[in-house]
This record gives sequence, C-alpha cells and structure tokens, in this order.
Amino acid sequence: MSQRIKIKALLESTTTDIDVTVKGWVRTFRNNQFIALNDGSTNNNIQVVVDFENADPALLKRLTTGAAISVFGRLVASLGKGQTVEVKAHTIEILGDSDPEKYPLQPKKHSLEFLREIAHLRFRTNTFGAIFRVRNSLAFAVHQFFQDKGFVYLHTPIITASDAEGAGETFHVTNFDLLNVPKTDTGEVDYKQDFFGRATNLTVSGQLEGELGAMALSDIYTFGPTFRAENSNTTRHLAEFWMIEPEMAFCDLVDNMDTAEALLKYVIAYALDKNKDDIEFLTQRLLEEEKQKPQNERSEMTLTEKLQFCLSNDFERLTYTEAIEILKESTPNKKKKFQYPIEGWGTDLQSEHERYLVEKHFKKPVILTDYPKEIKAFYMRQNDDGKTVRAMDILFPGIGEIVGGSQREERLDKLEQRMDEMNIPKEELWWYLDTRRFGACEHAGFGLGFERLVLFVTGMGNIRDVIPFPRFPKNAEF
RNA sequence: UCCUGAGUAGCUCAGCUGGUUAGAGCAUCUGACUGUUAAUCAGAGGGUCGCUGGUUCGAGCCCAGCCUCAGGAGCCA
Repeated sequence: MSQRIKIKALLESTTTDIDVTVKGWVRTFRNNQFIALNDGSTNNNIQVVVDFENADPALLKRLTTGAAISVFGRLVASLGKGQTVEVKAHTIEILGDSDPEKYPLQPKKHSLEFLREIAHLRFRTNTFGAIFRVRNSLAFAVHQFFQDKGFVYLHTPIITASDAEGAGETFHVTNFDLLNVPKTDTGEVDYKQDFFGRATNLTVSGQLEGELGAMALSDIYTFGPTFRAENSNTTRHLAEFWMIEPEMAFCDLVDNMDTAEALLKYVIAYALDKNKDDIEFLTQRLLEEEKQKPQNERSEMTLTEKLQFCLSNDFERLTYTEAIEILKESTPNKKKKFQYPIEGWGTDLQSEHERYLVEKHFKKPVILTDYPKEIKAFYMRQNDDGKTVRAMDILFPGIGEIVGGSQREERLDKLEQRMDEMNIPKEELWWYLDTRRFGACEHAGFGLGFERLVLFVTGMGNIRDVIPFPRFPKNAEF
C-alpha cells in the first residue's frame, strides 16, 4: 500500500499506471461510477472511477456528498474528457459518513450569505477553498517580503492599557465578575482591583509599540490581529481583523510609500504565481457574478487583468490639496452628482470622492499625501506649512483605503504640542515619548489591512468572506 | 448608528386587490440508465410563511413593535 498522495501532486504527476492512495471528501458521485474527490490541496478534483458492477451496493450508497474516503487504486490516463488523469479504484474505504439528508452543502450553487451561516463547512466549497489558499499565500508573502529586506517580525501586545491612539472604540479586557464590579468611594469602577490593576483593552493597533522596536532594531513589522468595537456594518469592516504594520527608522514618507507600494506588488505577484488555479477560478466566479449586473456596472477588466494591471503600473501619487483641486473641477462635482459636494480645503474625503479618483480619474491605485493635520492622528509629522502632516493613504479600486501611514513626528516639542491640542494624555504615553527624548530620529510606517488585501486579490465583495471566522456586530458564531 | 430592501420547503425564489387544500427549480429519497462532468429520465416525501401582538367573518398578504440578513452611508484598515 503506497503512501497517501495529495490531489495537487497527483494531478501534476507526469507518470501514470502507478498505484496510489488518495484521501479526501466527496464533492459529487455521478452515474454511480464517478467520484469527484477533493482534499483541499488544490481547487481541482481528482476523478475516482468505481467499478460499480462489482462493488458492494451498500458501499456505493455511502459515497455521498461530504463523506471522507480513502481510495487505493491505479492512476491512469482518463478515458473520458474533462480531465487528463483519473484513479481507477481498487478499494474504497469510508472514513467518515455524511448523511445526505442533513449535510447542508448540496452539489449545487449556494449564496455567499447562506455559506456565511455555515462558515464551519464553507471551506469545502470551491470558492472558499480558493480564497483561503490565496489568503495563506498572501500571508506567507508578507513575511517573505519583509524578511528578505532584513525586517524583524515584532510581536506587539494584544492586551494593552492605552487607547491613546484614538483609532476607535476598544473592547474592554477584564476579569471582574460583571454582576459584582468593585467600585471606588466615588462610585467609579475600581480598576485597581482588576487583573492588571488598571483598565485594559484589546489592541486597536500595534503601531506605538512598533515604533519602540524600530528605535533599536531599525526595521520591524507586526502582523497580528487587531480589534475595534465600532458598530460598523459594512462590506469593508470587521471587529477582529489582521493588520500588517511596518515601522522603519531613518526613513521618510517617500521611502514609506516606496515600501508600501513594493510590498503590495510583491504579494500580489506572489499569489498570481503560486495560486494560478485559484485566481483563475475566482476570476471566472467574478465573471459569472457580473453577468447578473447591468452592462454599465460591470468592470472593464477581469480579476486577473486587474491584478496584472496593478503590477505593471506605478501608483499615482499626489497631495491631498491636489486631489481636492481635481475633485473640485470634476464633472460629478460640477453637475452636483456627489452626495457630499467638495466644500473646499480641510474636510476629509468621502468614499465617493476616493472612488472617483481611483476608479474614474486615474483608473489605478492612488497614494494621497499631506493631509490637513486636523483630520489625522497626533503622531504624524507636521509640515512646515503649519497646516498639513506627512500622512499617506493608499486607495485601491473597489476597496478604498487599504493602507494608512505616515512619517512620524520625531521632534518632542512638536509632538507634545500636538498632543496637548488633541487632548491626548501625555503621562499615559510616557514610554512613547521617551523615544523622542533618547536618540530620536526620522522614522515612518504604515498599516495594511490584511483582509482588504485579500478582498482585492480574490475579487470578493464582502470582507466577511475572506476571513475564516468573521467577527462583526451581533455575530461571533464558531 | 442612519438610509433602503429582504425574511415563504434543505437551498434559490414565485405567491395578484386579504378568500378553499401555499407553488416551482435545484437538492434529498425510490426506481431506471451506466464514461459521467452541477449526468440524464420517471416518481415520491418535504412548510410554526422570522418572532410577538393587533385589525378582520377570514392574514403568507394589512398595521405596530422587535429580531436577523443584504446593499449603501458614517467610523476606519
């Protein structure tokens, strides 16, 4: 009996007429004779041919969709069309039955909404198999990109005491008995008695700690989960999501943009190369989906073309101020088609404005820089004009903001002044300010939303479909 | 959180102006067929019409509240 061989290797095999053992889950069993078997190693199935005339009818009955089986047989050139090789079964063993009356995944099309309700089983579909193999490749490529450049992978804490970054509502972490929370004399919650002796929460970003690392290791990156307790119900937000946050010493905003652009291109190219079949499948899936839409709403490029296009074109770089000028002069603004007309300089761009710039005006990824300081975080480096900061956002078609970053304010006086203006408690962040006291230097970094990246590369429309077990308001099943 | 739409069989949906026994396709089951590609053909089973209350002789359909889902917006990655 030969060792189990994965289906991906089997389908790539150049030699036939060898005995093999394959294990996997039955996708379909056609004609009492042909098993489409999948083991998740590839989007493609191996066809197992059963000699049904000599098979035990009781066994054939158990070859149902979803059943786990082990097949020992001979790999042969296929007699039928549609596949080059197939396995002529010698023996079939049922490893795990799957009751067809109860198994929710039927050999038919399912809606993504329905599959979301059975997220524990949706990995077994072509679409989700492809998505999570692509996700895996992207994660690996992120590490490879940074490791090749000598970055140190730094693990920043999941539980933190600071919410000072102001990146959003936090989830509280406590060990209190919620029915009997200790109070102080003045009736406040007495966090001194809690596990950490102070109020703590799940991290919303590893950036501040990342900066501490960069101030010694030069180049670091984090890649971990972050948590936001915002009541966001959109196709682009999750309460728990993964973020990549490099932080680089002796580095300005231009270096920062170059790194971000290079990273995005590297990981997309990696997935295109490593996951050809999956991306081809996802491309076809998207084409099918777009057939449901009216002609004018369909995208001009296929998924594969979009990814290729992204690789072969420089991202458009311009300042916030230049973007406002373009938007002010744009047709939709003049024709009052924007829900939020461009009032002038100083307000944040709305989704519709970002989408216009990326999808209509430049038709490629855009990097916007030098935003008004009022709409950005306290740690961003102030420009000499006194109005703007060295911020940069990368906007992607169909996704919106995929990267947000900045050169950091390394000048202690400027930083403290900005913290005062924005009511950021300096005492709480004494450790952060220490980096500006001892050997401060020019540095920069950014945050890349991993799920938004996966969204773009897979062509999916809802962020809840590109993370195995999505966390969002009113939902923490599985 | 706001706006819009939806919730009817395992899934995707139809169900007229409130009126008898709530329909279709797919899936499932039974039988036939046996080199099929989401196999095909014939037959069968399958329903708390999201929940609670109200209007009515009568509610899947009308009204109110709630829950959930989808799309868009805000917040952001």
